[in-house]
Amino acid sequence: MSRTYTIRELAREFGITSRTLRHYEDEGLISPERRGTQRIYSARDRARVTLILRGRRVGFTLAEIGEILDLYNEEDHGAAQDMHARSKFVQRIAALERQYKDIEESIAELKLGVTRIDNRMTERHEEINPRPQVRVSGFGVLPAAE
Amino acid sequence: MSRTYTIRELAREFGITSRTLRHYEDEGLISPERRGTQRIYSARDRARVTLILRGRRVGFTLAEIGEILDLYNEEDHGAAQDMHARSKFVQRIAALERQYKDIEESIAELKLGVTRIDNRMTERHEEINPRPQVRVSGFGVLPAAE
DNA sequence: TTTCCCGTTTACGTGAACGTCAATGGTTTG
DNA sequence: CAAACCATTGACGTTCACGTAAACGGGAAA
Repeated sequence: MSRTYTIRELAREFGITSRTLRHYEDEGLISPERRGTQRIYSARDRARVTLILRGRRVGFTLAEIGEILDLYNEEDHGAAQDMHARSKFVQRIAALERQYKDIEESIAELKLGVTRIDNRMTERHEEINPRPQVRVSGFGVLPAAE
Repeated sequence: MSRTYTIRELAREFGITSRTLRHYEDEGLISPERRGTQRIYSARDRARVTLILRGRRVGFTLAEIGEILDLYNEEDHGAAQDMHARSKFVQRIAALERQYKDIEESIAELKLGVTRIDNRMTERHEEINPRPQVRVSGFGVLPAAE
C-alpha cells in the first residue's frame, strides 16, 4: 500500500496552494479519495499533479491538460476517437516544437541583454579604474536568486 | 525612407487583431506615430511586435516584455538599475531553460501518447488482418488506477 | 471545555489579455 | 454627395486561473 498525502503536504511539495489543488479537482483533473470529508491524495494523484504543473509551464490551459490526461486513462474510444486524439497530440507536439525554437531565440536575446549590461558596467568601472580589457561574456554565473 | 504599416496590415501580417495592437500601445509596448489620428507603424514598431509575440509564446506577461524591451532602448540607468535589470534577465534565462526542459519532456510524453494510440489502432487492425508485431510494452506515464 | 489548527464548501473578487459594442470621424468610391 | 469603409476613443464584458473571505466542522492540545 503506497503512501498517501494530505492537501497541505502535496501543496508544499509542489509549491502551490491548497486552493490550487482544489481548483484542479473542480476542473476534473484529479479526484482524490476522501476520508470523511478530507481529501487523501494517492501516488497517482501526485503523478498527475506533476504532469499538470509541467503542462502549465509549457503553456497548456487546464482544459487542454485535462484532455491529455484523459487520453492516458480511457480505454477504448473506437477508431474515430483515437484518430481525433492522435491528431490533437500531433498538433500539440508541433506547437511545442515551435515553442522550443522560440525559447532558444529568447534565451539568446536575453543573454545578449545581459552582455550589454555587463559591458556598460565594465565601461563605468573603467572610467574610474582603467584596466586592460578582459570582456566577460558572463552568464550562468549567478545562482537563480530566490 | 523605410516602409510603414497601417494597423490593419500589421494585424494581418502577425495574425492578431487591431485591438491587440492598440492594447500593446496602451500598455506602453509600442508607440507608433500618428498621421492625424491614425497610427502609422514603423519598421521598429514592427520589430517590437515580433519580440512581443515571441515573448508571449514563451510565457512572458506583457509587463515583463515591456521591461525587457525598455532595457534594449534606454541608455543609462546607473549601476544600481543595471544590476537590478541584470538579475531579472538572469532569472528569466533560468526560467526559460527550465521551460526548455519541460518542453522536451512534454514532447516525449505526447509522442508516447501517439505511440500508444498507434498501437491500439494496429491491434484493431490485426483483429481483422493478423500480423506478427513487436508490441511496445504498455507502461503508462501514470501509475494505474486501482 | 475551550482554544487552535487544519480542513471543507460557497461564493464573490482579481489581474491579465484581450473581445465587443457604441459613438464618432475622415476618405474614397460609385 | 451619400454610402461604404476603416480608424479612433471610451468603456463595459469575458475567460482563465486562481485569491480571498465567510461560515462551518473535527480532532488534538492546554
